[in-house]
Amino acid sequence: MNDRIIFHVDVNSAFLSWEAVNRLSKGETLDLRNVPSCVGGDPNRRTSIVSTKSIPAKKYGIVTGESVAAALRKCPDLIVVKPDFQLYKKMSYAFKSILNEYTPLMQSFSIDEVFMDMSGMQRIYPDPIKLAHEMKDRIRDELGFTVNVGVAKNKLCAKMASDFEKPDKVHTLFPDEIADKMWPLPVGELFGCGQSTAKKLIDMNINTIGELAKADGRILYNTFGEKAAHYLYNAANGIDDSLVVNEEREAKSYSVENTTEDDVTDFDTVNHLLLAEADIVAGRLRADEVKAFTITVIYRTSDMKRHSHGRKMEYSTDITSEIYDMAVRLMKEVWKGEPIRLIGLSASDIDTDGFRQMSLFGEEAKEKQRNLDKALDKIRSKYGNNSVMRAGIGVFRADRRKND
DNA sequence: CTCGGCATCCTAT
DNA sequence: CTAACGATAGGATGCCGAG
Repeated sequence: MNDRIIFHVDVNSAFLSWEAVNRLSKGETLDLRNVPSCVGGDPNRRTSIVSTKSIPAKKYGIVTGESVAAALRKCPDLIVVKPDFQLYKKMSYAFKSILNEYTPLMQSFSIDEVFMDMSGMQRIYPDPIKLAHEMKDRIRDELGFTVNVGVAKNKLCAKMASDFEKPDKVHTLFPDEIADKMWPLPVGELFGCGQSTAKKLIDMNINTIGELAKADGRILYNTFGEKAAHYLYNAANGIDDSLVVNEEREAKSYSVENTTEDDVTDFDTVNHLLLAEADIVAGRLRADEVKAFTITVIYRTSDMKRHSHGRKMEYSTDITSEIYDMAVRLMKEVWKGEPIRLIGLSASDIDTDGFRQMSLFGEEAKEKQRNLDKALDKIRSKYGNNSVMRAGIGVFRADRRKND
């Protein structure tokens, strides 16, 4: 356990790098990485945000997560490209395939991040650091984008190390380097220490990871509770026993949210959105051959507060109309018509057995299809064919920059 | 007292 | 004019009521 060697590989500015590579391969001469640019939502939508930015864009003070409109104010020449998840999936697969040649024990942590367990490979690869360089150079030369590699004895330290100086770098974070390389960092840089925890720690005059590593355990316990206190203390000391696991876990929930361009106050619009969302969620349940017992509606009022209301049903379902009906009922129970800017729908309490059981009843499948068709017809007749398409384009962050 | 259900909070990409 | 800004998911926690 103590002799493990773990790599964490992280694509530098993933979405933007991938867009740049794709455009160059199509004969474009402009490399998006060399000009102010970003991947973001539709600039005409007030709600779209910057997902990934180029280094020149960063020099204008553009930060990940800010609105595209604000970014354009800072830099009117900013090139904003829409996310293309099909492309990202291909790029992700390509770089993970290369890494997979070096070890079978790999864990996809996200679309652009991978943990690799390189323990016990000294015979094949005597020098892990040299190997890390080789992998990163291969990806750069064969695929055209750069990655950072963190090399350490556990996942946490490997992850922290890959976040050090970028791009195109290999960093180590071995036990004897923790004090020098990790302890001087602000607490908020520690993986698992988000905004809320960081604020509380700073209020306690714990400002760096090193100070957290030496903090009084009882005080941490009182503020954060057992689990979090334990995690924070261990993490700050570079202790992490979690394993690199390559099985894909089954999803525990399926959810969709839509932020609306304008605040919504009427049930018609809400119902329309809920129906589209129910169809998406139900479709994903069916695609995975599972059903859900619990349906929850989520809405965000114009003061940015999130509210939720859910209920566990007697039976699990994957039928659009059933999910829709429950969602409408739930919404009616809590929403009094205050202006809302987001409406979401979540299916949880997943029943992996329900689908199999269903095949025992011959009628069930037909009934399901009928209900589904009914629901689809309902939208199409009322709002036109396009209304069944996904509303809005989701943009999630490929990179996390807490500190810029 | 414990457990299930529910709402909210926190963190991550 | 105090904050501003998305989508999706997992885990923790606190409360409440039932057994």
